[in-house]
Amino acid sequence: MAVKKPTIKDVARLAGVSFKSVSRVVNNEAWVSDEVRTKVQAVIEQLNYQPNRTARLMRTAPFSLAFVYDNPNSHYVIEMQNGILSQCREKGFELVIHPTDSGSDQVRHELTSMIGTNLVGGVILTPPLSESTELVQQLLEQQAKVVRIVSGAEAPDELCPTIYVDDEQAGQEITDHLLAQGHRRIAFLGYHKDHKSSLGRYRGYCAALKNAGLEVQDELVICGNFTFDSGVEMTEQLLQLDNKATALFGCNDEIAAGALFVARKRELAVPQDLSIVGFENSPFSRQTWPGLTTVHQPNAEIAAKAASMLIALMQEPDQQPSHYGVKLHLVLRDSVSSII
Amino acid sequence: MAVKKPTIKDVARLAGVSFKSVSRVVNNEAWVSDEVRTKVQAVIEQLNYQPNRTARLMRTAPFSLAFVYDNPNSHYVIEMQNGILSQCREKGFELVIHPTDSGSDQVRHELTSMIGTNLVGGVILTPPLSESTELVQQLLEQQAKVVRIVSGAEAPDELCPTIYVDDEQAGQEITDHLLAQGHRRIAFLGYHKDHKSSLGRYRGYCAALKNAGLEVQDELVICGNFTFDSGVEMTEQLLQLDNKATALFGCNDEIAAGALFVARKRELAVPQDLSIVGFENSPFSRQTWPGLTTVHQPNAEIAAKAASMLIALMQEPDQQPSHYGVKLHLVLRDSVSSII
DNA sequence: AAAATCATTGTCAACGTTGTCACTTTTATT
DNA sequence: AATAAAAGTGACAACGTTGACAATGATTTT
Repeated sequence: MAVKKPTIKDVARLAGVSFKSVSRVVNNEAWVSDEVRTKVQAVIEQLNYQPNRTARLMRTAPFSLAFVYDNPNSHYVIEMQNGILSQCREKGFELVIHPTDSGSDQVRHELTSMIGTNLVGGVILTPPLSESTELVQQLLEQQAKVVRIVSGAEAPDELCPTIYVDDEQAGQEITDHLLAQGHRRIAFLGYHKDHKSSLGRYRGYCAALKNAGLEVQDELVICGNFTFDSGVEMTEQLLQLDNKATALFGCNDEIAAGALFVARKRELAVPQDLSIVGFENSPFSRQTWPGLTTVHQPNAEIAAKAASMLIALMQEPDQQPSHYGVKLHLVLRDSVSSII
Repeated sequence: MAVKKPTIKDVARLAGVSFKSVSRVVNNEAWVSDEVRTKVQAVIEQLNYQPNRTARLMRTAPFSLAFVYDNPNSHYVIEMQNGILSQCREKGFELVIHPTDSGSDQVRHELTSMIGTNLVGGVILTPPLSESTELVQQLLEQQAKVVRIVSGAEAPDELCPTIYVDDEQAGQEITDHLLAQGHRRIAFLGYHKDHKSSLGRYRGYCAALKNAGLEVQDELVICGNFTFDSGVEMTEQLLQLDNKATALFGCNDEIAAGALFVARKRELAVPQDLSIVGFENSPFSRQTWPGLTTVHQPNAEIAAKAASMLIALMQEPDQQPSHYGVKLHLVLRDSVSSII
């Protein structure tokens, strides 16, 4: 018990070779005779030797990456994490997770510290952090590898590889769907001026209305956050209106869940009395009754793509930033009724 | 651009002192004159020097811990993670996350590799991994610090600090609640012989029935997993019975969510036609209508406690294992009706 | 005034690995 | 058979930090 971990030198001693030869075997380098190789491998087996990755780090590039996010409670995080982890596992990387409060000034410090400190070699940034050109630049200056995920029809600049998600197009599509079902008074819940995804979806909403020859009604656009509680609040507010909306576009599924909750509480039938759509295709949207019509946001795939880009970058540092656009698609379920 | 990161020696050179003095300042050691201290601090500021934690690791104990879990999709993970992170942040530790498939033989290898490799100094184990005495022992032999979270009325042994959660008592309490409302045919959904939490809750269920002078009806105990889909399936199965149950105890909230879904789909009113209770008090249970009566499982607190125990152990290795029991409490909402 | 103590600073050897380069042995080429 | 190239091996210096201990100078005690 409390045995000291064997080092490369212990192996060398037992195998009767120099510790450099052991290093060669461990790293599968050329110029090792079969004789030495098998002998060393036997001793490694025997001692259950495992190279100290920390010590290795002193000579090689980091093998960990950080996932930085700002909305610690959402299911989004789980899906992203799983996507990233799938790649990490495959490529032998480790994942360090790092929630932040993007409001605080500390973020910058924490991040640069993870990098400056050689703990992780790269970072995956999600909104809203990913939107700060300044932060990205600062990280790049520290020689961090960065991949960011943003909302938009294309990458905002050439700073680093970027995955952009076209919220606008999807927002338009789902609004079109409501319009096609005959809805004319469609509310938009979860407008938030500082939230790029929200804005994108809102722009899509506006575009769809405009194409249909309708005007955006200010009273139907309600500000709030991407949370259940905010969804509840906004729906209550919406239901105050004299001229009721027939359909409601929740900026994400949590907001839609809040809307569903209020509807149920007030004994409004969904979708007969009120149609509801969400955005994200979170597990929730499928587990409620009626199932929520929503937009599928393939978080795990996005995250896996980001991770694989980042790992490639860490292994092959001189790549040009290559971007990747994600198109989103509707998922039709049962929370929308057609009105003639 | 592509500036090399400043090292302790760069600071020393600029400050005109030995690099050891810089080390002293950085680590807040005694025996440093104010003069040197301020001078060094100025240079540190100027160069934006940050000690290379990786290099530090060669001389000091690891400052990262691993969270190991087996159910990557559940909300449980998020809550646990947040709890752990709250402590990590406070104490300056990093969190590496490590989902596993406890079925596979790889787990052991992956874990011992994280430890043997000096990457993390400690591990938080959750069920079912935490139940393997063999695994715990193996990790301890590698000089890992381990804290485990298990289901039970007390710690199973003295191997390592343990947090035990009394599922049985809570299972009994919530069944008592159903009995008190007049229910006599109460189904138990999610029995799983290999799942300690499930078994604990089941034992509580049985105890409550027995105390009330009732027998456990085999047809009312349905096997399945802790997932929504399984909940749906089990509920469908339950509803086949001629002699209907009036109440349903879902072994966790996801199962209960599945039950709610089926009820809604079949236009059974909850709670009038069927009372449903869950277990865990996940966000979902509060966001559905009617709100789900359930047992509050304070995952974030449990995780924070585990993390703080683990960190203490890593910093002060010679502690005796100290255990910590968690009592669970009912959360009454609106998914249970009383029948006379 | 010498000795002893205290406060401050520096030197150097770890830590466990990989990279560089020099050396020896074998094999291929002339 | 002599020479050149290739294959295999090892010595030693990094990497950036901390810890042990020695050296210095200032202050106090005898």
